[in-house]
Amino acid sequence: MGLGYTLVNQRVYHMDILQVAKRANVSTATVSRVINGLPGVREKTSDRVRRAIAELNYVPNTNARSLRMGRTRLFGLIVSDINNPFFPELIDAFESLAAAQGIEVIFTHTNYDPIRFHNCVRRMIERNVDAIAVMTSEVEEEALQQATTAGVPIVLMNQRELAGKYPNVLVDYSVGFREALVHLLALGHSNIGFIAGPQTLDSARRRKDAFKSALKSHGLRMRAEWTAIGDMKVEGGRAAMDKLLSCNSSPTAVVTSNDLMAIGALQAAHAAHVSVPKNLSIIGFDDLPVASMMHPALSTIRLPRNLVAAQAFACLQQAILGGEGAAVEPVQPHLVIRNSTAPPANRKRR
Amino acid sequence: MGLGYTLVNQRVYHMDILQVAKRANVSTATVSRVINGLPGVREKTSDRVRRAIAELNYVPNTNARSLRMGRTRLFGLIVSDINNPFFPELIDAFESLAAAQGIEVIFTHTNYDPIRFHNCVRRMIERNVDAIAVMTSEVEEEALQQATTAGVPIVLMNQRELAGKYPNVLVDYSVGFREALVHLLALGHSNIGFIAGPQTLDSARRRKDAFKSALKSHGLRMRAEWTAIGDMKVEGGRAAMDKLLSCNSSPTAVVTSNDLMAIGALQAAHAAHVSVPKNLSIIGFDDLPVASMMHPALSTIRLPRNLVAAQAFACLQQAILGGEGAAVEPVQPHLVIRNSTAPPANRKRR
DNA sequence: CTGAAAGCGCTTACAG
DNA sequence: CTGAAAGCGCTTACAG
Repeated sequence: MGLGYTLVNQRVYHMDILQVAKRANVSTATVSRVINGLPGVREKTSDRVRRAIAELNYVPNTNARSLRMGRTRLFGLIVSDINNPFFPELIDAFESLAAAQGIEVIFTHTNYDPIRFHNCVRRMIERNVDAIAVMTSEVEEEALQQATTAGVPIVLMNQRELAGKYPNVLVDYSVGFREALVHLLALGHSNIGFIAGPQTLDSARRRKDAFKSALKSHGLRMRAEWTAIGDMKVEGGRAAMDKLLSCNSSPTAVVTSNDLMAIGALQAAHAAHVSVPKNLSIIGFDDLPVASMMHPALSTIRLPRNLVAAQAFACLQQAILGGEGAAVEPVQPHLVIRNSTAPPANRKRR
Repeated sequence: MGLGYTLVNQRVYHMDILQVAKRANVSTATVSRVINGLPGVREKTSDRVRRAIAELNYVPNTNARSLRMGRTRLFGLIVSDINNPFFPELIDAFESLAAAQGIEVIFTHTNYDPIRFHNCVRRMIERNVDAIAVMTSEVEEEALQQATTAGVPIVLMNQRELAGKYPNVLVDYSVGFREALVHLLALGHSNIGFIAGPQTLDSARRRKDAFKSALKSHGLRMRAEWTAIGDMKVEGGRAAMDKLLSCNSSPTAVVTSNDLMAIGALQAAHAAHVSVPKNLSIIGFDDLPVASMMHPALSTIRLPRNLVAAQAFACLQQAILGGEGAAVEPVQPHLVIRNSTAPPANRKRR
């Protein structure tokens, strides 16, 4: 026996709600009611419909439904870079929340490219998503405006400058960096360095400010020779740490703006035969999955990405129901202590 | 001035192809032709239409188009676990290829759960995806059958047993493991261990077989005391390495079935004060992004996930056009040499 | 409790 | 080169 169809793209058999209706001897309206669990269908009738659906292996056509209802149950999720290990956990959490509500997620990434960002937003509008979560580090306001014009609710991540205009899952850095400082002080460190990110980036600036405030509240201050700037990647962390190590009285502990730079710092220490944590303590930020795989396992300030996802999702849900986007609680990172921090060695102290 | 709308969910203004047609003084058919770049529209007319589109900020409704055309330009992508660092690069590559063709990707993950797998497939069928890439380690044949019944082309990853029934991006492990062995032999190793994955997993079994064949082709054989089995995660790699280290004549080099276990092996070596690569060489498999972050940077057999994605995507494209799924070239991993391999130390050799 | 019919916003033969 | 009209597969007032 052959396959029964040789013509390409030819629909041999077409299953739709009408076929089901015929088989169950009812109208399409009734089939629709049964599918959607609407009340007011006699038990016996709905049984018959369900049987017909099962026998015919019928699956509703979501396009038709969406067209009719004006809602797609589709959310857009835009991230900057899926290869950045910051994002998978966020995507995971968001997708799981959506799936639990029967909502599908269209996923795109901008690769930090403003043009791609515009495209992403436009593609999502064309697909009639019900809402968009923009979980990128940078944002194009014009593109957001497009979504708003099209009536698509949006939520942003940590875009302080736009907090007035768009709902926004903000991160409150103060507690996390304070915890990191307290931990180091308790261990006996007083020479504490900081590896910052590019100060053109709002989030990098805010992390540095948070650490500065923490120092200040303990009567300490940031010292230029113990501060370095990196590119938020491994390589930049390594270079920054090299700089701090070459200082004539180098710090005994270093806090970094993210884990990738902490990993770079770790590599620089290894290369310079500075033992971590014996001769140098390091604290990262983010708590990427890699953090616990490093040797030594990295102490770090955990930014709870599942919470970010949950806030974003809840915010969008409410925007769809209630019109205006809801206010959202800022997310608070906390210190996770592992093995990259220890009391300072008894050596060259000032 | 107020916002102009206070009623929730009330469409103040509805933009569709008819509005554009009116504004440009043409029929909807002509607007459609212009949008889709169809020939046979006078320059002057299409200019007018384009202007109207721009002025009205019109965006076509993809649901309506899909319903009419019977194609959604939507692909499904199912992976097992986005938190597994194996996947981001694969997802990235797949999504980029799709975006270049104006195809959107709906993304779901099964979390290794057969029930969720069924759900994922069903959700994609309901969304009328044009094709599905099933990039999971395990697969439910019944669910695949559903897709086939619904006329949705599918491609699988490395499911050798189903290679006859479904198009399949296979991995040919032989070359990679042979390269790893040759590298270690050239360094002077002869006591070479292997950390395998659970032998219930087809891919784990095949990796072990590939290494065994490599040994055999060099007149060597696998020795039980130098072979351990782990769970494909960091923890399992650590336990397996502990076992190998406690052997009375432990191997001077170890090849593992994946990078996560190699990282575990590295941790075990650190804990036992065995220096890598000085006293122990380690080679992983996969080349995850973490591999190069480790200290020492991990030598590993790279499985090119961008190629897997490309093959899968091409296969689906062809299935949509040409009916039957196309044959696909197996993907070949290759050795990447970093710093976790070195000549064996001059000590207890047999 | 059930059905006939309109309409969601497109595309595409068909006619001119 | 352009338009009138049918139809994709649903849902939902409306009527009975």
